[in-house]
Amino acid sequence: MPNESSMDVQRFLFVRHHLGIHMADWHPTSYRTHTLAEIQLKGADLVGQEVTVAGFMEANRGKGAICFVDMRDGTGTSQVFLKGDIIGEEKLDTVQRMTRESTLQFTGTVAQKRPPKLKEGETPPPPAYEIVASDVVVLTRANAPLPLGITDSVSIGLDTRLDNRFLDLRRAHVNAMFTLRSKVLQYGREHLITEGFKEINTPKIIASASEGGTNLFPMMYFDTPAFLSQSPQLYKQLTILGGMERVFEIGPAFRAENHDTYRHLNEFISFDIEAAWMNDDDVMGVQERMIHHIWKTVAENDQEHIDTINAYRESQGDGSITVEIPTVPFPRIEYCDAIKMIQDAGEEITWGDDIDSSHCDIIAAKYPGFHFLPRWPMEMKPFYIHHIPGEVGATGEQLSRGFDLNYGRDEMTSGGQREHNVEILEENLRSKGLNPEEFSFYTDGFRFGAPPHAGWGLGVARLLMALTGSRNVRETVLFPRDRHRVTP
RNA sequence: GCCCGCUUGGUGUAGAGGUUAUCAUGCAGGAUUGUCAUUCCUGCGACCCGGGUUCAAUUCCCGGAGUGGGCGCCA
Repeated sequence: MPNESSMDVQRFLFVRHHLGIHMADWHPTSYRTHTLAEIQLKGADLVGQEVTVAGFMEANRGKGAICFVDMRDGTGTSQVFLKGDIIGEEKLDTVQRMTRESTLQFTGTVAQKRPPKLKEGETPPPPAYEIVASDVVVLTRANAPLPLGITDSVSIGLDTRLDNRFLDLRRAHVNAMFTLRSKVLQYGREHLITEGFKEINTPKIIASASEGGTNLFPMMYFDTPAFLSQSPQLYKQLTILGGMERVFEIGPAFRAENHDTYRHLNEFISFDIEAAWMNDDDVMGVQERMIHHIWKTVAENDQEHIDTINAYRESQGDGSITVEIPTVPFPRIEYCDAIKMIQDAGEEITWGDDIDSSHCDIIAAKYPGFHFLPRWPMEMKPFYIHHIPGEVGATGEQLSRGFDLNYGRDEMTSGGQREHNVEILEENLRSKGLNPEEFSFYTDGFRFGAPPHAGWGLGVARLLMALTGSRNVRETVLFPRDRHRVTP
């Protein structure tokens, strides 16, 4: 049963949500004079004024002489009140028979809603506004039944949701998720630009396997065999060799890996940077400052979206999430220390082994938030990663200037200082079993003066998971591409 | 790719070798109501596919497909 306090919370969230609307200019359009959010936000000034609104019909109540319609558009919700002697019996009947999620356009006058009947001791909610309809236009009628209910209390399987993402997106908490995704990208861009980075775009159709190690999707480029890009890595380095100084790219990467987990997709958006005259420590600094800025700005500006997600989480019995702004600098646990920590926990691991998920749990127990894992063995890192001769680990093996960023058990980032000496680069290629001649488009760029440089690639969806507490990466991607799904 | 689980109305679920297959949500119709998670009444709607065991399979067995979780691989 609902309790009154939860209704107060709803009311509060509703008003909070609309405060955020100040940020955008919602100019009138051919289909509406006002957004539904404006009806609530500016309701006091609009009382008595005629307005036209448009939206999805979330619900209608009342089969008699009056009818209440809950309308929703991209900005918020408002109630429309219909009375037979105002709008006419025919139109009243049309609306009363209308299916959920049909799109309707209402014209009417704004009025203050009658306050709900209060039980003893309850505080009245802030005033809310509605539209007393004088006319209605049915824009489109929705089929019934819906493949999934927008406001239904039953939970819905992820597969059903993704098959019908266009409807799933209409649910408030899903919409909030992708609003936050947009904000995260915006704040990330903002921060990098303040540090002098320029946004670039690199090709996603490439001629040769770029990094090795991962499987690429083959394709035909007219008559030439080609691949979908697994990473912008080599191209963003070429822009640094070209004197671009500091660059970033937010773009897709494709991996033909048969993985099937909560955190992998075969197409994902990678947030990449590359910067001249920096080493691995320098770009770790860029990253932690950027993430700090994102978290801080979300906490300051976007709490209403977090609240929307929490309202849903609570309805599902999940705990609420909070945006905890991470302190800078993030902890750094060098590979050698991580191995020791895992061994001390009683796990079988030797120097040179990869740190797998169960091992990450051990580290995450001590470092639950963001933490860097620098100084991996050179053998485990790609050919383009820089190493300093003589910088060796516990068993005397060469260390690299490559690092990871983890959030809890999950890897967010892979990065490092790059090798800028072409002779070493070609030697690295050969030692990885790759043919330097196939990489001449890349290595040639290093023959005419090359700045030392470093960079990283960050999985945007995984960052969203960390922010929103999602337990599946598919929650944070509009139309995820995994091993079993290519549509919609 | 490996291991484990699951598959029942549109959606999410309960359940049993044999009776009319449970509940919620939804949908349709009706009554009531300036409602606000409205309420009430009536009705509608389902056992993943193929094979096997059995008098009888939606239930048990085998296979397939789909799906969820864990792992590997990676970001």
